[in-house]
Amino acid sequence: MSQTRERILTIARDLFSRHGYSSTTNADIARELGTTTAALYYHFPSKAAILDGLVAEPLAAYRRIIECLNTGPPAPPELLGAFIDLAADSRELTALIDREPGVLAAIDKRLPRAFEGMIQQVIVALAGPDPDRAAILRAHAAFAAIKHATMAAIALNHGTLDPADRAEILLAALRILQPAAGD
Amino acid sequence: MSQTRERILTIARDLFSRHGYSSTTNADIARELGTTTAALYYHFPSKAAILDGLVAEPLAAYRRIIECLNTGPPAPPELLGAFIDLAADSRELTALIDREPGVLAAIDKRLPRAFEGMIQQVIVALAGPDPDRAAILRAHAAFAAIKHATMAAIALNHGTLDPADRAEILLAALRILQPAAGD
DNA sequence: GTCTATACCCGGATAGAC
DNA sequence: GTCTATCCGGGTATAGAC
Repeated sequence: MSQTRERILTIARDLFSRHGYSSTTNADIARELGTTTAALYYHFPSKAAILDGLVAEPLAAYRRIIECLNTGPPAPPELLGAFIDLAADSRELTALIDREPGVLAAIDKRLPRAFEGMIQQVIVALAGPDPDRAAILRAHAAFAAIKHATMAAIALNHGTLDPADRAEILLAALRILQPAAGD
Repeated sequence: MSQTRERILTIARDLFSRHGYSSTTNADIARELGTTTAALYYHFPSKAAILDGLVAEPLAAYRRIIECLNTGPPAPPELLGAFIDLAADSRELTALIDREPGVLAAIDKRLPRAFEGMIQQVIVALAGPDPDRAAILRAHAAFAAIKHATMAAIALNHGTLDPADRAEILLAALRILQPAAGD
Protein backbone atom coordinates (compact mmCIF):
# COMPACT_ATOMS: atom_id res chain seq x y z
CA MET A 1 0.00 0.00 0.00
CA SER A 2 1.88 2.96 -1.34
CA GLN A 3 2.34 5.58 1.28
CA THR A 4 2.44 8.14 -1.51
CA ARG A 5 -1.14 7.27 -2.22
CA GLU A 6 -2.01 7.94 1.40
CA ARG A 7 -0.15 11.23 1.32
CA ILE A 8 -2.12 12.29 -1.72
CA LEU A 9 -5.37 11.47 0.03
CA THR A 10 -4.31 13.38 3.12
CA ILE A 11 -3.31 16.42 1.10
CA ALA A 12 -6.46 16.26 -0.99
CA ARG A 13 -8.66 15.97 2.07
CA ASP A 14 -7.09 19.08 3.48
CA LEU A 15 -7.25 21.13 0.29
CA PHE A 16 -10.72 19.99 -0.74
CA SER A 17 -12.17 20.83 2.63
CA ARG A 18 -10.47 24.21 2.77
CA HIS A 19 -11.00 25.44 -0.79
CA GLY A 20 -13.60 23.07 -2.16
CA TYR A 21 -13.27 20.25 -4.65
CA SER A 22 -13.75 22.15 -7.89
CA SER A 23 -11.55 25.04 -6.80
CA THR A 24 -8.67 22.72 -5.95
CA THR A 25 -6.53 21.83 -8.95
CA ASN A 26 -4.30 18.85 -9.52
CA ALA A 27 -1.46 21.33 -9.58
CA ASP A 28 -2.33 22.41 -6.04
CA ILE A 29 -2.16 18.83 -4.84
CA ALA A 30 1.04 18.13 -6.73
CA ARG A 31 2.72 21.24 -5.37
CA GLU A 32 1.91 20.21 -1.80
CA LEU A 33 3.11 16.73 -2.60
CA GLY A 34 6.35 18.06 -4.07
CA THR A 35 5.90 16.51 -7.50
CA THR A 36 4.17 17.29 -10.80
CA THR A 37 0.58 16.68 -11.82
CA ALA A 38 1.57 13.79 -14.05
CA ALA A 39 2.83 11.89 -11.03
CA LEU A 40 -0.65 11.88 -9.55
CA TYR A 41 -1.85 9.76 -12.43
CA TYR A 42 0.37 6.91 -11.42
CA HIS A 43 -1.60 6.65 -8.17
CA PHE A 44 -5.08 7.66 -9.30
CA PRO A 45 -6.74 7.41 -12.73
CA SER A 46 -8.46 10.77 -12.36
CA LYS A 47 -9.15 13.65 -10.03
CA ALA A 48 -12.61 12.25 -9.36
CA ALA A 49 -10.99 9.00 -8.25
CA ILE A 50 -9.17 10.89 -5.52
CA LEU A 51 -12.49 12.22 -4.31
CA ASP A 52 -13.95 8.73 -4.40
CA GLY A 53 -11.07 7.45 -2.34
CA LEU A 54 -11.87 10.05 0.26
CA VAL A 55 -15.61 9.73 0.60
CA ALA A 56 -15.90 5.96 0.36
CA GLU A 57 -15.37 5.20 4.04
CA PRO A 58 -17.50 7.99 5.53
CA LEU A 59 -20.25 7.02 3.14
CA ALA A 60 -20.04 3.41 4.24
CA ALA A 61 -20.13 4.52 7.86
CA TYR A 62 -23.21 6.55 7.10
CA ARG A 63 -24.86 3.55 5.56
CA ARG A 64 -23.96 1.36 8.52
CA ILE A 65 -25.73 3.74 10.85
CA ILE A 66 -28.78 3.76 8.62
CA GLU A 67 -28.93 0.01 8.52
CA CYS A 68 -29.28 -0.13 12.27
CA LEU A 69 -32.59 1.63 11.78
CA ASN A 70 -33.96 -1.40 10.00
CA THR A 71 -32.99 -3.86 12.71
CA GLY A 72 -34.86 -2.17 15.51
CA PRO A 73 -36.98 0.76 16.55
CA PRO A 74 -35.16 4.05 16.09
CA ALA A 75 -33.67 5.42 19.29
CA PRO A 76 -32.92 9.12 18.82
CA PRO A 77 -30.21 9.36 21.50
CA GLU A 78 -28.15 6.55 19.98
CA LEU A 79 -28.84 7.75 16.45
CA LEU A 80 -27.80 11.31 17.20
CA GLY A 81 -24.77 10.10 19.12
CA ALA A 82 -23.69 8.02 16.17
CA PHE A 83 -23.88 11.06 13.91
CA ILE A 84 -21.88 13.16 16.32
CA ASP A 85 -19.14 10.56 16.21
CA LEU A 86 -19.33 10.25 12.45
CA ALA A 87 -19.12 14.01 12.04
CA ALA A 88 -16.14 14.07 14.37
CA ASP A 89 -14.33 11.20 12.69
CA SER A 90 -14.66 12.52 9.19
CA ARG A 91 -15.28 16.18 9.70
CA GLU A 92 -13.51 17.42 6.58
CA LEU A 93 -15.52 15.07 4.44
CA THR A 94 -18.94 15.70 5.92
CA ALA A 95 -18.33 19.40 5.42
CA LEU A 96 -17.24 18.77 1.87
CA ILE A 97 -20.12 16.48 1.00
CA ASP A 98 -22.95 18.76 1.90
CA ARG A 99 -21.22 21.95 0.94
CA GLU A 100 -20.27 21.44 -2.64
CA PRO A 101 -23.04 20.61 -5.09
CA GLY A 102 -20.55 19.07 -7.49
CA VAL A 103 -19.38 16.62 -4.86
CA LEU A 104 -22.91 15.53 -4.14
CA ALA A 105 -23.43 15.05 -7.86
CA ALA A 106 -20.30 12.91 -8.09
CA ILE A 107 -21.54 10.67 -5.29
CA ASP A 108 -24.93 10.52 -6.90
CA LYS A 109 -23.42 9.27 -10.13
CA ARG A 110 -22.11 6.15 -8.43
CA LEU A 111 -25.05 5.57 -6.10
CA PRO A 112 -28.01 7.43 -7.53
CA ARG A 113 -30.23 9.07 -4.92
CA ALA A 114 -28.41 7.14 -2.20
CA PHE A 115 -27.35 10.10 -0.14
CA GLU A 116 -30.61 12.01 -0.23
CA GLY A 117 -32.38 8.78 0.56
CA MET A 118 -30.22 8.15 3.60
CA ILE A 119 -30.81 11.63 4.95
CA GLN A 120 -34.52 11.18 4.44
CA GLN A 121 -34.45 7.99 6.47
CA VAL A 122 -32.66 9.73 9.30
CA ILE A 123 -35.17 12.54 9.33
CA VAL A 124 -38.05 10.08 9.45
CA ALA A 125 -36.43 8.17 12.28
CA LEU A 126 -35.85 11.34 14.27
CA ALA A 127 -39.34 12.67 13.61
CA GLY A 128 -40.86 9.59 15.21
CA PRO A 129 -43.98 7.64 14.27
CA ASP A 130 -46.85 9.48 12.62
CA PRO A 131 -45.08 12.82 12.52
CA ASP A 132 -46.80 16.11 11.82
CA ARG A 133 -44.91 18.79 9.97
CA ALA A 134 -43.63 20.33 13.18
CA ALA A 135 -41.97 17.03 14.08
CA ILE A 136 -40.30 16.89 10.68
CA LEU A 137 -38.95 20.39 11.15
CA ARG A 138 -37.62 19.53 14.59
CA ALA A 139 -35.86 16.55 13.08
CA HIS A 140 -34.20 18.74 10.47
CA ALA A 141 -33.20 21.23 13.14
CA ALA A 142 -31.71 18.54 15.35
CA PHE A 143 -29.77 16.97 12.53
CA ALA A 144 -28.30 20.28 11.42
CA ALA A 145 -27.52 21.26 14.98
CA ILE A 146 -25.61 18.04 15.58
CA LYS A 147 -23.40 18.50 12.58
CA HIS A 148 -22.56 22.14 13.04
CA ALA A 149 -22.16 22.09 16.78
CA THR A 150 -19.82 19.12 16.50
CA MET A 151 -17.66 20.96 13.98
CA ALA A 152 -17.62 24.00 16.22
CA ALA A 153 -16.66 21.91 19.24
CA ILE A 154 -13.76 20.36 17.40
CA ALA A 155 -12.57 23.73 16.16
CA LEU A 156 -12.68 25.08 19.71
CA ASN A 157 -10.70 22.14 21.01
CA HIS A 158 -7.72 21.93 18.63
CA GLY A 159 -9.02 19.06 16.53
CA THR A 160 -10.55 16.67 19.01
CA LEU A 161 -14.01 16.23 20.46
CA ASP A 162 -14.18 16.64 24.21
CA PRO A 163 -16.54 14.05 25.77
CA ALA A 164 -18.19 16.78 27.81
CA ASP A 165 -18.87 18.72 24.64
CA ARG A 166 -20.27 15.61 23.03
CA ALA A 167 -22.68 15.16 25.91
CA GLU A 168 -23.74 18.79 25.78
CA ILE A 169 -24.43 18.63 22.05
CA LEU A 170 -26.43 15.45 22.44
CA LEU A 171 -28.59 16.94 25.17
CA ALA A 172 -29.19 20.09 23.18
CA ALA A 173 -30.25 18.07 20.14
CA LEU A 174 -32.62 15.99 22.22
CA ARG A 175 -34.22 19.15 23.57
CA ILE A 176 -34.91 20.21 19.99
CA LEU A 177 -36.89 17.07 19.36
CA GLN A 178 -39.29 17.65 22.22
CA PRO A 179 -42.66 18.92 21.05
CA ALA A 180 -43.32 22.55 21.93
CA ALA A 181 -45.47 23.02 25.00
CA GLY A 182 -49.05 23.12 23.83
CA ASP A 183 -48.74 20.61 21.00
CA MET B 1 -33.28 49.68 -14.96
CA SER B 2 -32.96 47.06 -17.62
CA GLN B 3 -35.33 44.19 -17.05
CA THR B 4 -32.84 41.99 -18.88
CA ARG B 5 -30.42 42.64 -16.08
CA GLU B 6 -33.05 41.50 -13.60
CA ARG B 7 -33.77 38.41 -15.65
CA ILE B 8 -30.10 37.53 -15.63
CA LEU B 9 -29.98 37.87 -11.87
CA THR B 10 -33.06 35.70 -11.46
CA ILE B 11 -31.67 33.01 -13.71
CA ALA B 12 -28.27 33.15 -12.07
CA ARG B 13 -29.77 32.91 -8.59
CA ASP B 14 -31.61 29.79 -9.62
CA LEU B 15 -28.68 28.10 -11.35
CA PHE B 16 -26.08 29.10 -8.78
CA SER B 17 -28.18 27.75 -5.95
CA ARG B 18 -28.95 24.52 -7.74
CA HIS B 19 -25.56 23.67 -9.23
CA GLY B 20 -23.19 25.98 -7.41
CA TYR B 21 -21.40 29.08 -8.58
CA SER B 22 -18.28 27.55 -10.07
CA SER B 23 -20.17 24.71 -11.74
CA THR B 24 -22.51 27.14 -13.48
CA THR B 25 -21.11 28.53 -16.72
CA ASN B 26 -21.95 31.73 -18.53
CA ALA B 27 -23.22 29.51 -21.31
CA ASP B 28 -25.74 27.95 -18.91
CA ILE B 29 -27.06 31.38 -17.99
CA ALA B 30 -27.14 32.56 -21.59
CA ARG B 31 -29.00 29.46 -22.73
CA GLU B 32 -31.68 30.01 -20.12
CA LEU B 33 -31.82 33.66 -21.10
CA GLY B 34 -32.14 32.78 -24.76
CA THR B 35 -29.06 34.64 -25.91
CA THR B 36 -25.30 34.11 -26.19
CA THR B 37 -22.63 34.53 -23.57
CA ALA B 38 -21.39 37.71 -25.18
CA ALA B 39 -24.70 39.39 -24.49
CA LEU B 40 -24.18 38.93 -20.76
CA TYR B 41 -21.19 41.23 -20.93
CA TYR B 42 -23.33 44.14 -21.97
CA HIS B 43 -25.12 43.91 -18.63
CA PHE B 44 -22.32 42.73 -16.34
CA PRO B 45 -18.57 43.22 -16.62
CA SER B 46 -17.81 39.70 -15.40
CA LYS B 47 -19.29 36.54 -14.00
CA ALA B 48 -18.17 37.57 -10.54
CA ALA B 49 -20.14 40.80 -10.93
CA ILE B 50 -23.31 38.77 -11.35
CA LEU B 51 -22.56 37.04 -8.08
CA ASP B 52 -21.94 40.39 -6.43
CA GLY B 53 -25.25 41.67 -7.70
CA LEU B 54 -26.94 38.72 -6.05
CA VAL B 55 -25.34 38.69 -2.63
CA ALA B 56 -25.24 42.44 -2.04
CA GLU B 57 -28.73 42.78 -0.57
CA PRO B 58 -28.74 39.69 1.66
CA LEU B 59 -25.36 40.72 2.96
CA ALA B 60 -26.65 44.18 3.76
CA ALA B 61 -29.66 42.65 5.50
CA TYR B 62 -27.30 40.50 7.52
CA ARG B 63 -25.33 43.55 8.53
CA ARG B 64 -28.48 45.42 9.49
CA ILE B 65 -29.43 42.64 11.89
CA ILE B 66 -25.98 42.67 13.41
CA GLU B 67 -26.07 46.40 13.93
CA CYS B 68 -29.14 46.06 16.10
CA LEU B 69 -26.94 44.12 18.49
CA ASN B 70 -24.90 47.26 19.16
CA THR B 71 -27.89 49.43 19.96
CA GLY B 72 -29.25 47.30 22.76
CA PRO B 73 -28.86 44.11 24.76
CA PRO B 74 -29.16 41.02 22.57
CA ALA B 75 -32.57 39.38 22.71
CA PRO B 76 -32.29 35.82 21.38
CA PRO B 77 -35.94 35.46 20.34
CA GLU B 78 -35.88 38.57 18.16
CA LEU B 79 -32.42 37.76 16.85
CA LEU B 80 -33.35 34.22 15.90
CA GLY B 81 -36.61 35.40 14.40
CA ALA B 82 -34.76 37.89 12.25
CA PHE B 83 -32.52 35.16 10.93
CA ILE B 84 -35.46 32.92 10.16
CA ASP B 85 -36.94 35.71 8.05
CA LEU B 86 -33.63 36.45 6.39
CA ALA B 87 -33.12 32.80 5.55
CA ALA B 88 -36.64 32.68 4.14
CA ASP B 89 -36.31 35.86 2.10
CA SER B 90 -33.04 34.96 0.49
CA ARG B 91 -32.92 31.22 0.82
CA GLU B 92 -31.07 30.54 -2.42
CA LEU B 93 -28.37 32.97 -1.47
CA THR B 94 -27.86 31.89 2.12
CA ALA B 95 -27.50 28.35 0.89
CA LEU B 96 -25.06 29.48 -1.75
CA ILE B 97 -22.99 31.62 0.57
CA ASP B 98 -22.19 29.05 3.17
CA ARG B 99 -22.04 26.13 0.80
CA GLU B 100 -19.50 27.13 -1.74
CA PRO B 101 -16.04 28.03 -0.45
CA GLY B 102 -15.33 30.04 -3.60
CA VAL B 103 -18.34 32.23 -3.00
CA LEU B 104 -17.24 32.96 0.54
CA ALA B 105 -13.81 33.84 -0.81
CA ALA B 106 -15.33 36.23 -3.34
CA ILE B 107 -17.25 38.00 -0.61
CA ASP B 108 -14.16 38.09 1.51
CA LYS B 109 -12.24 39.83 -1.23
CA ARG B 110 -14.57 42.82 -1.11
CA LEU B 111 -15.10 42.90 2.65
CA PRO B 112 -12.25 40.99 4.23
CA ARG B 113 -13.29 38.95 7.26
CA ALA B 114 -16.67 40.65 7.25
CA PHE B 115 -18.76 37.54 7.01
CA GLU B 116 -16.91 35.42 9.53
CA GLY B 117 -16.91 38.42 11.85
CA MET B 118 -20.65 38.82 11.58
CA ILE B 119 -21.27 35.18 12.34
CA GLN B 120 -18.99 35.41 15.33
CA GLN B 121 -20.98 38.35 16.68
CA VAL B 122 -24.20 36.41 16.32
CA ILE B 123 -22.75 33.45 18.17
CA VAL B 124 -21.55 35.66 20.99
CA ALA B 125 -24.95 37.32 21.25
CA LEU B 126 -26.74 33.97 21.34
CA ALA B 127 -24.31 32.51 23.85
CA GLY B 128 -25.12 35.26 26.33
CA PRO B 129 -22.86 37.07 28.77
CA ASP B 130 -19.87 35.25 30.21
CA PRO B 131 -20.45 32.07 28.22
CA ASP B 132 -18.74 28.78 28.95
CA ARG B 133 -17.94 26.49 26.06
CA ALA B 134 -21.23 24.67 26.38
CA ALA B 135 -23.08 27.94 25.82
CA ILE B 136 -21.01 28.63 22.71
CA LEU B 137 -21.86 25.20 21.35
CA ARG B 138 -25.55 25.71 22.03
CA ALA B 139 -25.36 28.98 20.11
CA HIS B 140 -23.80 27.24 17.14
CA ALA B 141 -26.42 24.52 17.30
CA ALA B 142 -29.28 27.01 17.46
CA PHE B 143 -27.94 29.06 14.58
CA ALA B 144 -27.50 26.02 12.35
CA ALA B 145 -30.90 24.67 13.33
CA ILE B 146 -32.60 27.92 12.38
CA LYS B 147 -31.12 28.00 8.94
CA HIS B 148 -31.68 24.38 8.00
CA ALA B 149 -35.11 24.00 9.52
CA THR B 150 -36.26 27.14 7.73
CA MET B 151 -35.07 25.78 4.41
CA ALA B 152 -36.79 22.50 5.10
CA ALA B 153 -40.01 24.26 6.04
CA ILE B 154 -40.01 26.24 2.83
CA ALA B 155 -39.33 23.14 0.79
CA LEU B 156 -42.23 21.35 2.47
CA ASN B 157 -44.55 24.24 1.79
CA HIS B 158 -44.04 24.96 -1.92
CA GLY B 159 -41.78 27.96 -1.53
CA THR B 160 -43.29 29.91 1.33
CA LEU B 161 -42.80 29.92 5.07
CA ASP B 162 -45.91 29.04 7.04
CA PRO B 163 -46.22 31.25 10.15
CA ALA B 164 -46.96 28.19 12.25
CA ASP B 165 -43.73 26.61 11.02
CA ARG B 166 -41.86 29.79 11.80
CA ALA B 167 -43.16 29.70 15.37
CA GLU B 168 -42.25 26.05 15.76
CA ILE B 169 -38.71 26.62 14.52
CA LEU B 170 -38.24 29.58 16.80
CA LEU B 171 -39.40 27.62 19.84
CA ALA B 172 -37.17 24.70 18.99
CA ALA B 173 -34.17 26.99 18.63
CA LEU B 174 -34.88 28.64 21.95
CA ARG B 175 -34.99 25.23 23.61
CA ILE B 176 -31.51 24.57 22.30
CA LEU B 177 -30.18 27.63 24.06
CA GLN B 178 -31.38 26.52 27.50
CA PRO B 179 -28.57 25.18 29.65
CA ALA B 180 -28.75 21.45 30.20
CA ALA B 181 -30.26 20.44 33.51
CA GLY B 182 -27.43 20.23 35.98
CA ASP B 183 -25.34 23.13 34.64
C1' DG C 1 -28.61 45.05 -27.10
C1' DT C 2 -27.33 41.20 -29.30
C1' DC C 3 -24.72 38.77 -32.64
C1' DT C 4 -20.37 35.94 -34.76
C1' DA C 5 -15.94 34.92 -34.24
C1' DT C 6 -12.11 34.35 -31.72
C1' DA C 7 -8.38 35.15 -28.38
C1' DC C 8 -6.69 33.44 -24.27
C1' DC C 9 -6.00 30.76 -20.44
C1' DC C 10 -6.29 27.06 -17.43
C1' DG C 11 -7.36 22.53 -15.87
C1' DG C 12 -7.48 17.57 -16.67
C1' DA C 13 -5.33 14.05 -18.89
C1' DT C 14 -1.91 11.32 -22.00
C1' DA C 15 2.64 9.88 -24.25
C1' DG C 16 6.86 8.35 -23.68
C1' DA C 17 11.59 8.98 -21.72
C1' DC C 18 14.24 8.11 -17.66
C1' DG D 1 7.53 6.40 -9.64
C1' DT D 2 8.42 10.63 -11.47
C1' DC D 3 9.74 13.55 -15.15
C1' DT D 4 9.05 16.84 -19.64
C1' DA D 5 6.24 17.95 -23.10
C1' DT D 6 1.98 18.28 -25.05
C1' DC D 7 -2.87 17.72 -26.28
C1' DC D 8 -7.53 18.78 -25.71
C1' DG D 9 -11.66 20.70 -24.06
C1' DG D 10 -14.08 24.07 -22.01
C1' DG D 11 -14.67 28.47 -19.75
C1' DT D 12 -14.14 33.62 -19.41
C1' DA D 13 -13.73 37.45 -21.85
C1' DT D 14 -13.03 40.69 -25.97
C1' DA D 15 -13.40 42.73 -30.81
C1' DG D 16 -16.17 44.50 -33.89
C1' DA D 17 -20.24 44.08 -37.01
C1' DC D 18 -25.19 44.68 -37.10
